[in-house]
Amino acid sequence: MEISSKYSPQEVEGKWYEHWMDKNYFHSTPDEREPYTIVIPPPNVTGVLHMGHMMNNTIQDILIRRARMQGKNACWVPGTDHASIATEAKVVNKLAQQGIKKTDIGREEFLKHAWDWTHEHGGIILKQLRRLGCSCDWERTSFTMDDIRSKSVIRAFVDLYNKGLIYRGVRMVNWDPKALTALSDEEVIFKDEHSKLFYLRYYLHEDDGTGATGAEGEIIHTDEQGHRYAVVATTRPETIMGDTAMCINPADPKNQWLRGKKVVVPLVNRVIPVIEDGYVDIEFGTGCLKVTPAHDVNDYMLGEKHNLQSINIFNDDATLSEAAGMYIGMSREDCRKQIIIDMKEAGLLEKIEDYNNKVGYSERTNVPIEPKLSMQWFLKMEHLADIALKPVLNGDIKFYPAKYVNLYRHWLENIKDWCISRQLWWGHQIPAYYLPEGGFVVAETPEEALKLAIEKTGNKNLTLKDLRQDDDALDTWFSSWLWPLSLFNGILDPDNAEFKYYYPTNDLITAPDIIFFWVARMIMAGEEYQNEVPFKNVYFTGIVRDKLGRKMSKSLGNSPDPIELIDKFGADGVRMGMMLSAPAGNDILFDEALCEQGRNFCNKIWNALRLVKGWNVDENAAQPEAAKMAVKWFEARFNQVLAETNDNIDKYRLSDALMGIYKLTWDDFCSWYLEMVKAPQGHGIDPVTYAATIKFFENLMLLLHPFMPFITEEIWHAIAERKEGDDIIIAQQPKLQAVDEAILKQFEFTQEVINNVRKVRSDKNIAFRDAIQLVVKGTTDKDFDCVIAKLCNVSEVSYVAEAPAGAFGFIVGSTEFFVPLTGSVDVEAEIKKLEEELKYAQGFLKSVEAKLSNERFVSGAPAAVVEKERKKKADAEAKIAVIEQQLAGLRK
RNA sequence: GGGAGCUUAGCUCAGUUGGUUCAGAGCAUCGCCCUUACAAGGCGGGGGUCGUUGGUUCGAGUCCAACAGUUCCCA
Repeated sequence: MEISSKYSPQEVEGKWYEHWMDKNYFHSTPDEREPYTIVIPPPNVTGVLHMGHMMNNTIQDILIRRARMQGKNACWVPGTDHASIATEAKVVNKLAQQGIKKTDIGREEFLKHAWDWTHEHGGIILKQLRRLGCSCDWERTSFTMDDIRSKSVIRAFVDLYNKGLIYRGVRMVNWDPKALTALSDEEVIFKDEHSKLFYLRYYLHEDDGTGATGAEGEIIHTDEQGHRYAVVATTRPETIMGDTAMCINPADPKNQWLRGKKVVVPLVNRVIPVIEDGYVDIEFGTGCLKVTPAHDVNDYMLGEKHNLQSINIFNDDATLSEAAGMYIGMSREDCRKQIIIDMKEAGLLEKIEDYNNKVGYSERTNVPIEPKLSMQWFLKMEHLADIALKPVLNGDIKFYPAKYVNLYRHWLENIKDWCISRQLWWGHQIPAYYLPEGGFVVAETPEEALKLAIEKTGNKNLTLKDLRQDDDALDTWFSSWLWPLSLFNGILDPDNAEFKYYYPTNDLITAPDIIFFWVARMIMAGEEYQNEVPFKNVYFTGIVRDKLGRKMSKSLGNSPDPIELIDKFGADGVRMGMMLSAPAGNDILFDEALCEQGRNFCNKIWNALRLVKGWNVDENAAQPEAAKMAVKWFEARFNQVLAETNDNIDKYRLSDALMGIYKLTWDDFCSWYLEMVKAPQGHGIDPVTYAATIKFFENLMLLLHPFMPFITEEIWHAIAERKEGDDIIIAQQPKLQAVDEAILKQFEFTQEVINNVRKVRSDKNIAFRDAIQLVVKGTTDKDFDCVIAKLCNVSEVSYVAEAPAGAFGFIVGSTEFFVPLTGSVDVEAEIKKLEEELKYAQGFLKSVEAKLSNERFVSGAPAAVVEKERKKKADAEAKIAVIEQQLAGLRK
């Protein structure tokens, strides 16, 4: 059968994925084997596959497939999360296109639309992962809002409330005026912004002219009419309607004269007191701070401390509210422009300066956050941070790379309470029920809530209709943090057999940007509910960037479509492309060229298959000496790389592991081994060599399978007859054998000889088909002479006592080799070449001698090191002697 | 403003406890080659005083300090 010289993944990948599914190889049930468990970081239900997912899931699949091939019971649980803000925003937009507002149709109707959306778009990513070859246990696919997960979330909420860890309170929160919901601190992204610093005049109220101290540095502003005023610098002049005080630092000499005074808010004409607090930065602006407790976190704290009024001047969508009294209905941005115009006209604007500051934006909607006072639910973090820190610091959980431990610790040691309520409908509705006469109860179901309500109020006439459930939903991460527990139903039924078997999971693979959102909180939940870590190792992937180092984003359009990549290079090619430049934690500068390298590698393997498949086995042929040596050597080499590979993977150095396998396959197997064992043209191969070659090929495929699952399965079946069910996906990894170090050393020497002969051929333009002779001076190890003869087309390797005349020479170690070539040897050039070698060797010797003649080195360094230097010296001296002798011969 | 990391060949990166093999790999590049598995290939070659300066040490890419550049996290 004619096999194409190009490997075509399209014809192979779908076929094997279907086969694996038919055989149910991905499914796991508890048994007596050691479990190996990964839970997928659930992708957003609204999302489509992007390069970050490709990276992340390739790594998970590598680890899962390897575990399966180590005889472990491998279980990779897939699923998605409901992404409340993102999904709700999409559904709201969709409805808006039909002219429908969510408040018009009500919660119940809205949720129907949201579920429709989810059913329609929810599975896309998971389907795409199949193209990548991911061996997830699809029967276990879960969703953060399915029945078990939802009940788990509610139970955890009630439990934490009853433990006193959840409370409700008015606090300054990060308000997203587009999504109309509070956000946690982690969902706010600070961006540098070129803005302005506005200097506003706050005139003294009923100025009696007193207060001036005459102290050094005092600054008193007076206008043309002689009226005194203070100057406040602010980036947000539109908030002045909410000003309820002005604050100075009691130690600020500039503003001593303002102590105890009252000032008038410009334009607004509200009279506000001047308060004093050490919080104010004397150096910033004028040292006078306008205090707007309802719209700034720090001002809020000042307001609390000094008992100031809070005036909320914004509506929920950040337009000016009735309470502002002016500019009502205007947006924040328009208001700022208008207020500056009005101030200028009123002569209340002192000056404007350029200013760079950082402004918080919503991670989800990308609009500026508005600090807002509102009633929210919070989870107390002190206790949870405490229990989550320990396992990471004491090594029960290991981070790869370890540098993230510092980041993790810093966050947990400076943690703030977690705002867990969101003013959204899509998500888990908070199980708090308000009573008609005030107060509330928290319970898992309305019925239980009623029971509690009756107990609490003593009013036996209460009915379900009297209770009003809290409108808000929980933060999506409040369900994600339970993921490793809730996937195995460990919250509702902690004694169930599956949970006991699979939990704790082994490895978590995730991006570092959700270390706080998710990783830390899962550890909290694991410790709180099981008193045990949720996973043992956390592998932080890099963030996938384009080759210029920019983050991949829709707006830049710099992200390739993963499915198109797979179409172009094959899933195996793309997987290799992802892995090659992806050491843990380093950002990945993605370049299609890497996938191309992966594709080329597939092609190389494919052609090795074509070669081996093309061989005829001659049952009567004896094994040639060269083939015998080749088999011995490759056996040793394979085991050497196998040991390195195991070590690399154990340390999560997956790209190093893959590179090792790549070189073993391409260089050692294809370029060296196969060339050594090839039968001469027209001859069959002997059965011993053939069997060994098939075995080696199989071993290579076993080693490579976790990284490149499709082509390895294809080769596995192409290279030998297989019984039903003899598939590489469930085959076991080769067992490590002792490594024959001696033969590896011998072969390294041989390779150097061969390279030198090839260089002579290349330099002198001798075609390979023209046989040459190789002369060795003295005696040396002859085991691999047959190999040298074969690979260099040497007709005869001969041994002599004296260097032949008219030959090109080279030295390996301290053995001299010559290629005799009649009539064409340029003696001068040979001398020059040797002189350069001599110079280098002498310089080297000198540096070694310098070390050895240093008393402090000889006495201070370990004996082994000194011994090494002595050996270096002896080797160099031997080499110099050989070169000098050759030179003398040439100069005769 | 506070903290952490990074800087090694044209590019992307290894370099574990300082000591031949420590100056490496892959890709790219250059020369020769359609040698019947593979031109998505074969064979061969070139390329870095390890960011700068100082220090510790018999010995520094590796440890320390300062500086420069760069990235990230937090406020």
